[in-house]
Amino acid sequence: MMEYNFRKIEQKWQKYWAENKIYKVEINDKPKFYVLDMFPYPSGAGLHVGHPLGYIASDIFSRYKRLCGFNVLHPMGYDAYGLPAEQYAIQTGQHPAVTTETNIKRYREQLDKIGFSFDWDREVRTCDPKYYKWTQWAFIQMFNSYYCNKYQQARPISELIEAFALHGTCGIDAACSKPLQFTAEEWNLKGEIQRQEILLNYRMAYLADTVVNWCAALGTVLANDEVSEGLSIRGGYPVEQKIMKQWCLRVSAYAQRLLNDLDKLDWSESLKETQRNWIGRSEGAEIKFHIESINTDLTVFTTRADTIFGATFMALAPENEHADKLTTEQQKQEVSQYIERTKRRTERERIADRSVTGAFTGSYATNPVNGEKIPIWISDYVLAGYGTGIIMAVPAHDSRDYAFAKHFNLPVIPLIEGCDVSAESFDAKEGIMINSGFLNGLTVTQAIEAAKQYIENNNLGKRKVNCRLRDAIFSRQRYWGEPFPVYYRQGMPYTIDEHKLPLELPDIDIFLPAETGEPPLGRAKNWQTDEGCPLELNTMPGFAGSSAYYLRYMDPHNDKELVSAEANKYWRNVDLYVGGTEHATGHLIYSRYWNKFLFDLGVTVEDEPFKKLINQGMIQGRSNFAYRIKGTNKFVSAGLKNQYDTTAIHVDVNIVKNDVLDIEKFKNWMPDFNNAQFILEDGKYICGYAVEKMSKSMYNVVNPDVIVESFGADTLRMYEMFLGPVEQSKPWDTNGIDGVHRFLRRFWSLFFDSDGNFNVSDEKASRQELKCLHKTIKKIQTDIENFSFNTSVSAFMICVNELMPLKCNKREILEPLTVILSPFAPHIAEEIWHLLGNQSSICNAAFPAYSEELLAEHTFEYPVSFNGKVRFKKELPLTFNAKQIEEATLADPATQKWTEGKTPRKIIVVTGKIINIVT
RNA sequence: GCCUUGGUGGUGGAAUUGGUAGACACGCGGGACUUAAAAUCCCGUGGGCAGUAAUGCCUGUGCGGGUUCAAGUCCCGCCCGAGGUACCA
Repeated sequence: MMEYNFRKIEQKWQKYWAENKIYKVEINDKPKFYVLDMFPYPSGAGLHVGHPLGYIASDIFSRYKRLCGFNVLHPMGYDAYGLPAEQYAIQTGQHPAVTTETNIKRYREQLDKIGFSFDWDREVRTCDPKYYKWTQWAFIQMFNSYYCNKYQQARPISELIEAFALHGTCGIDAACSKPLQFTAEEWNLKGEIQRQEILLNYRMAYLADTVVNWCAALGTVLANDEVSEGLSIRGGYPVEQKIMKQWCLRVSAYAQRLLNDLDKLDWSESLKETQRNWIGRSEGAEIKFHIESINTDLTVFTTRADTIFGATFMALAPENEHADKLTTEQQKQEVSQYIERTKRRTERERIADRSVTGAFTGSYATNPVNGEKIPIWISDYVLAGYGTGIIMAVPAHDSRDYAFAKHFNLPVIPLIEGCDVSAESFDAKEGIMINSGFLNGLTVTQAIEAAKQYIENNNLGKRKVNCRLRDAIFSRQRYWGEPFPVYYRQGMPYTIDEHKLPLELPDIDIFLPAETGEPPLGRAKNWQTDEGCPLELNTMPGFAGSSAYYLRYMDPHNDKELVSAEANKYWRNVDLYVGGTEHATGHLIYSRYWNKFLFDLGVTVEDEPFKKLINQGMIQGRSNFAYRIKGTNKFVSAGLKNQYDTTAIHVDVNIVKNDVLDIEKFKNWMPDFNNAQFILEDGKYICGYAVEKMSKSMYNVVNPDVIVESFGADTLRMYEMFLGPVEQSKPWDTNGIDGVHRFLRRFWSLFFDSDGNFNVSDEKASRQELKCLHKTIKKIQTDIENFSFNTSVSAFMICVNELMPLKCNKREILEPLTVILSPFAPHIAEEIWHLLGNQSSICNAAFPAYSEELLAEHTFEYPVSFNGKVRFKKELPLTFNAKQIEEATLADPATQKWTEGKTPRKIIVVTGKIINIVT
């Protein structure tokens, strides 16, 4: 019997694929299909067995689509800029470019062993100047654009300049940082610097003083999605709020479109919901409250305009610019102390300690609907960055206002009939209004509308939609990132000439910030334009390079354009995107924004980048434990550990099989255990286990290379799919892998006779064999399309289990079977495909069609007995539904016999058994 | 708190979307081959009861109700887990 020599087979075909560029794609007249994986950041640790999960799934899908006649674009590249390489550089002095290169090489080796169908000629690296030229180019386009709210579109800033010269801000409805008003005369009188300053207020990419998340440990600012609960996502260092001059992208201008277009995407509901929450649209109103003492209006934002009669105080964020002038002489000390105190607190402390604090300014505001005077307070529960940074507080119907009012003894006025506010606020938006003047008697929903109407009619404010989504902070005080194509003249930023791109990242040898406190680029020599203007010292953040990489794959070698119109028109956008859910509020928002911006410019033909998205689950580690009896070097098997006082010790999972410890290997594993003793059960040492994160320190890392070495890439691929649904997170457990490996060996053996000769006959297949094949084709096809790969693998196993006893070696059956297996196990399929006498690669084969007729066909014998349940003499069809049976049985008068005089209305039959007869 | 998901044997997981619950695989038990082991192959395997037996019966998808000839699946009310998110006014 010829052995299934997977090592030889896999090496052979991987070489063949690479040498003949089998997976190279070009534009042709076939329909296109674009399958994309989120490209990896090549970390120093290499790939563990969890990383390729998504790549395997997308590879199966790509190969399948190719068999179905699509021209499939399936590229891969590297997200090569990033913090870890730079941190490593700071510690070792090793240039990040060097470590990145090494890591990429290692990644590539590991990936190549798994047999992917990537077109490596299209590889991109974000740190490659030929690539980041287009990241910089896009930035320049953003700098030179503004967002027109009227057309809901980005437009050239030159339009705005023209308009200013003709009409000033009159008639302009543009997204901006701060509303401005000036006339054409005023504009025309302004100097260059003033004009540039004004334009920054409108540019899509702009420089501004903003409150940023400053991470001192990393020495850089972070975007909102890079921070969680006051700590940096990378490293978990504390983050504080600070005002700094930073480059920002006006992502918020696109909030509404980003929200609306979610509806047309084929993404999971939970992911769309996460994005909706992140965008955080809320409809409400801005209402002006007059402050007599300083003769100004303060504007608050509220979604509950209906509760305005219950506003018993007003509160400002401590950072609010009006805080100072509102504070009376007597209150000055208290207020400034309070503001100082909140300033010192980090974001994290604020989250940890939510006790009610605040200070009274001494001033009063006038409630515009009833003329009441209400005190103005300052409190850190009001956020500077949301709404106007000022709220009208309605303690009766907002729990935070309620807590504040109770603490400082401020009045609580209930506004909804029958609600009890003695112990807590009534936050629900239901009930009938009371104590509310003209709103009395209305329901809350009606009152919200009526109040907004009233406010607008009386010029007390206006309707307003607010979003939580803020502009993206785009500067990083780091070295290992894209340089900004920006220089400064008289302190104002200008972009360099597009034709001079890329602006290459200069070499430096120390990667710490410069002594002057400037970012690392401050150390670069001659970091200036030819005219001697200083260049920007910040670099771009990680998401810059990953925001449009899917476009670059369409036309990766084009040095004239990001992507040619021809390539873009053909490939359009990504049909299937596979990646982790951790990018929900980062990359997946920025990419959508970036794409929409390029769409507005006419660079892309589709306004959404990723049509369908699959989030693959994480593969966790499955750790094993040995139990050492305290104070000894004696280990007790898991089943007996309760009889002793033990400590659990992580054991390397690679020396454990089916939770049975290999004692010899264990003794050699670490010097400490050389003379360890063991208390066994049934002659074995059984380990305990737990599901944890896959990490070196838990000794539960399984390396794909090791699996490929001992079982082969095809087994690895199929086993990863067999483990469970792709979307689901699950622990890796090497134990079950034998089953899949056994399947491949059985499949292999179908093609060989007992003497080990390749033996496939051209005989006609039997009906049974054909049924088995067609059933499998149908199942595999629907499963792949539903991304249900675990059940696909089962279907193959069932098929082989059925064919084995029949000793089926017929080409008519086995050849199509090989084709449908090829997306899953491409190496073995390719080998057999060639053994069958085919010349070109199996990926050029066609996915076989199944015959619905063959599967639907069924023959009946009438029941032999009936007493509640009926059995049929003969085997019934493989699949049919109740409806088919109902029709079939009723069509024959013989069926009426068994119901003793009554005519059956409905006969329900399930896979050969009558379940019920309704008369 | 809110949003999104899940809850099925010893384990990973199936179930044509309302139709024999537990496919397939692991593990376990038994057997064949072998001097032996590995590999391979065959049989059994949710729980319980009855029977020499083929087999039959009861019970069973987190808990409690409901709709239906029929519920893991639909409806109402709970419990638990996972993920996201939050002084967002």
